Amino acid sequence: MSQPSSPAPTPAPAEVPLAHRVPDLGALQLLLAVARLGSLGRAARELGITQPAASSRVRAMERQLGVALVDRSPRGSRLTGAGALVTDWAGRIVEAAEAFDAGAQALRDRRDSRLRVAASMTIAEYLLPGWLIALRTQRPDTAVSLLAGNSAAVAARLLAGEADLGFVEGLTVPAGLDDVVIAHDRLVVVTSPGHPWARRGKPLAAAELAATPLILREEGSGTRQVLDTALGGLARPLIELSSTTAVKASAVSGAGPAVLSELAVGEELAARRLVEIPLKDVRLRRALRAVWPTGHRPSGPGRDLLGLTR
Amino acid sequence: MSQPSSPAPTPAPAEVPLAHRVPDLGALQLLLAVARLGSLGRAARELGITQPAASSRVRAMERQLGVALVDRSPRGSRLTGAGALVTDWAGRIVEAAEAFDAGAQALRDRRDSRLRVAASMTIAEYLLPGWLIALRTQRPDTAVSLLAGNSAAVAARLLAGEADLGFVEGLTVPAGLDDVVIAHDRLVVVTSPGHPWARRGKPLAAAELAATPLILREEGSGTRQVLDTALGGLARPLIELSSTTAVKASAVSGAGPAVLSELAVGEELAARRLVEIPLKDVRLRRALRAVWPTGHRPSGPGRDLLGLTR
DNA sequence: CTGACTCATAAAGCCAGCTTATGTCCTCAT
DNA sequence: ATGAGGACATAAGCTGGCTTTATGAGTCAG
Repeated sequence: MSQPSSPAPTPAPAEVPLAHRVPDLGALQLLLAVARLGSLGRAARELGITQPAASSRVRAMERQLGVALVDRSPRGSRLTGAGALVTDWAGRIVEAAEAFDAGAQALRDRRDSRLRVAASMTIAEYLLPGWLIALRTQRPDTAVSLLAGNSAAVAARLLAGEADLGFVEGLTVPAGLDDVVIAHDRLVVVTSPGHPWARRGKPLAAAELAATPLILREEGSGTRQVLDTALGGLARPLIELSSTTAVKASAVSGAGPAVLSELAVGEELAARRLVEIPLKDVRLRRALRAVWPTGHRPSGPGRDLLGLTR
Repeated sequence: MSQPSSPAPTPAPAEVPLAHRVPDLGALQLLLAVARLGSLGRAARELGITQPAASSRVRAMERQLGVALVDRSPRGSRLTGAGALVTDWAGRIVEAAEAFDAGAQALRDRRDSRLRVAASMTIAEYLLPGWLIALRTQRPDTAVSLLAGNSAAVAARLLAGEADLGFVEGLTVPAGLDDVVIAHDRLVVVTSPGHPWARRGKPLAAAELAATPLILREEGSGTRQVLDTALGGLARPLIELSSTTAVKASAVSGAGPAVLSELAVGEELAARRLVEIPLKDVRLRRALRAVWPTGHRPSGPGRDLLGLTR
């Protein structure tokens, strides 16, 4: 609050860290299990903890959120109205955590992997984790290893026989590889709604974009290369950050215009936390491709994974 | 492990719970801060912990994931390649947690709220949290309270002066309210890829859908009403569950066909964890509307929120 | 009225993460 | 060259949260 010396009506927003206002993963999963099974005890058993632990954990969660989540009865437990809502929001967190886990598991360098994938950043960030989860439901035994790098690195791995299937996002396909286009991606210029660009009526010219310092991923990233090519020169960095999420956070906080894949900013655009700035004379579109050594179309688990990408 | 007596090659997938394989929110936020600030110490300061705590936490995370995440140097710390990937996956979790927090904060019944919103489930679940985050960046002082219910409940609150702005998803607008359409929503029939329906070539007839037991939200939900109306009778429940997420989980695990909002299943369809079954002679489309008492178009914070919805 | 199910409570133990207090290494400026 | 400052690592001690075990109490069916 901005009043000088009065007891703050809202007790200081970000004073308490997010991690203390949001229940931990275990608690959220427990809530989901209760919603699905209709009983604290059954949910506890599914998660491998005891019933009192589940009971106290749900109670702690209700205290933390200040909302009753489940209606307990001697015949079981059902979600309250607010509980159903909270459970669905919780589901989004758990889904993101499952994607994280699937990705992290593949990152661990496992020599016994049945399927070795090499992928560029955009694909590894936004598409691959979901595929890995799907693949696991189809073929639970398939251990997948993931290596992320630019197009050249992906091609080198494939040609050296160190990867079975690759995904690239470049404008061209490296020599010696067969490919199939699986999706398209577009880079977008975004600012916070407060930025001057957000209110200008006219589309932005490439020259103007090239002349303005931007929030960007570090040199060498795929995004950066596409941008440099399209602008016919090097984009000027205002800040260089080492992850897409960090770039987004800076843009949302109003630090300046950023250039990102549209896959990265869907939510933010929908909620108007970021605004897309239309461009006049550039198209920052690129194909996302699956690739493999010429003539060696993947079989086995690689074929299955390819099938998930269309 | 289902093999009788042989050492499991993969050390039992879900043996260790998800919560122990994914770092907690605090650790993930710390990683994001390191990515943004370029130093463990600065990141620690931002989160209000000491430098050794940050150091040990990142180290613990690297041990847990089995991957090096940051390159430490006497001049600061930068993410490794794998670290950038992990950081972005972490960002998705943190975003979901922020949405959860924004929603949960609004659910807490606060009488001093400057803006009282009443919304139907689909909107409260998928759209509102993002808007609340955006609203908070625009107007940090605005305390919002949320009440979720069906169209009739929303209308009642508005007409009783107990809510300032409503959102409904019905086919009709309750009497006494002005409205504006903010989006559209479509119910889709989905199954796991293994289900027989996933392989049939032809679209499904409404009669066939009506004759098949389905995984559904409980009676009284908006989804359920739309479905019953479209089928010209009551849909048969195979299982009734009290949250959308629980319905999704059941469908993914192959328990049967489910009917859900397309907003709920975007990720699952993209990764082919669920397959949409086309319908022949029904359209399960409905408008999402903002509503307010006739003649009393919201002003102040309500107007701002309305602006976020287009 | 007994057995099977639910959830709640109480007491005791363990583990994770924090802080404080150092130490080491590098870099830059004087 | 040398000292200051920043950045990360290590060690020791404390605290708090979550668990388990062991109960109690309410509801329903046979």
